[in-house]
Amino acid sequence: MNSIEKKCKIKGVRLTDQRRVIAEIMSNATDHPDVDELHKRVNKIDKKISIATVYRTVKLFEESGIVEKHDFKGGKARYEQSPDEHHDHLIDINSGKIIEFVDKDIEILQNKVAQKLGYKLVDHKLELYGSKIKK
Amino acid sequence: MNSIEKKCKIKGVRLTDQRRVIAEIMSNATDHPDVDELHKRVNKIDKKISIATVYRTVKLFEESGIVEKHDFKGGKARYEQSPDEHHDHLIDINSGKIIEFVDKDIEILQNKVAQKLGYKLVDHKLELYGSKIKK
DNA sequence: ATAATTGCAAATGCTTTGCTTGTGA
DNA sequence: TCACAAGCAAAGCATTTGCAATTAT
Repeated sequence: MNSIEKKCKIKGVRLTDQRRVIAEIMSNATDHPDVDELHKRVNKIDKKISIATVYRTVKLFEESGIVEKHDFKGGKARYEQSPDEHHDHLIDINSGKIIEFVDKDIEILQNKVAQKLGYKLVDHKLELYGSKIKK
Repeated sequence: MNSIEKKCKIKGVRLTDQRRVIAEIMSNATDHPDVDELHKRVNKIDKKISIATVYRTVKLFEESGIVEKHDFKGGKARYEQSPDEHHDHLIDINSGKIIEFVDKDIEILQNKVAQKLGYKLVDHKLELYGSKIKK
């Protein structure tokens, strides 16, 4: 059983054949696919799963905290399994490649800024856009 | 003449009656209105300006670097006049209120992160979502 | 059994665009 | 003058939803 399926069990999310396939694909993904891409991958296992179901499932997983949705530049939402440890993203503006990174110092500063403004930080989005430095 | 009109002159962006009205509204806005909201405000001055023109103008201004587009949570793009000094945003998750802030230390760290990953930082997006701390 | 889920197609909401008429420099 | 802009309605895209049929527990 894949990791997302396990989380579904824990969270009490009902599993269906379709959801199991989507969970499998997303558990194994090492990138940040959009719904179209997920649908394509899912269809390699089961041709009958509709894109509406992928949309519904991905939303369900997100609302259950099982996957994370990202709205990077480009219009379509992209998904990844919720990581154990939070990370942010650097997007290569030339290739579109996404690199994950963690920076505790930035996180600390974000909290400080929020606090200074009289707010409790609930969530944040940090995206860096860059171009590769050639050596 | 309002500040956006001035920038248009400098950048060689042709001015029309409609663009002048939109420039006026955006120059005076202290918030981050979406296209619908801009259209409403614009229509108070000139009822005949279509929403298509607002979309086209806002896009033109953005491409000219005169205004900035933000894709905060909520689906619709929101705009503000490009500030002299860059700032990021904290969004009150309860009221939707947007607070602007500047944090040079975070900016420095962002550059460092990018550099460490072999990238030159070209752009970034930092949004904090928080709830007000009651005293 | 029966409440939830699926597939399909139609509907949605934001944004863009083709086309004809109008207009700024 | 004449390339460019505006208005309108239609088209586009990503995403959501109503409904009838199917399925999980």
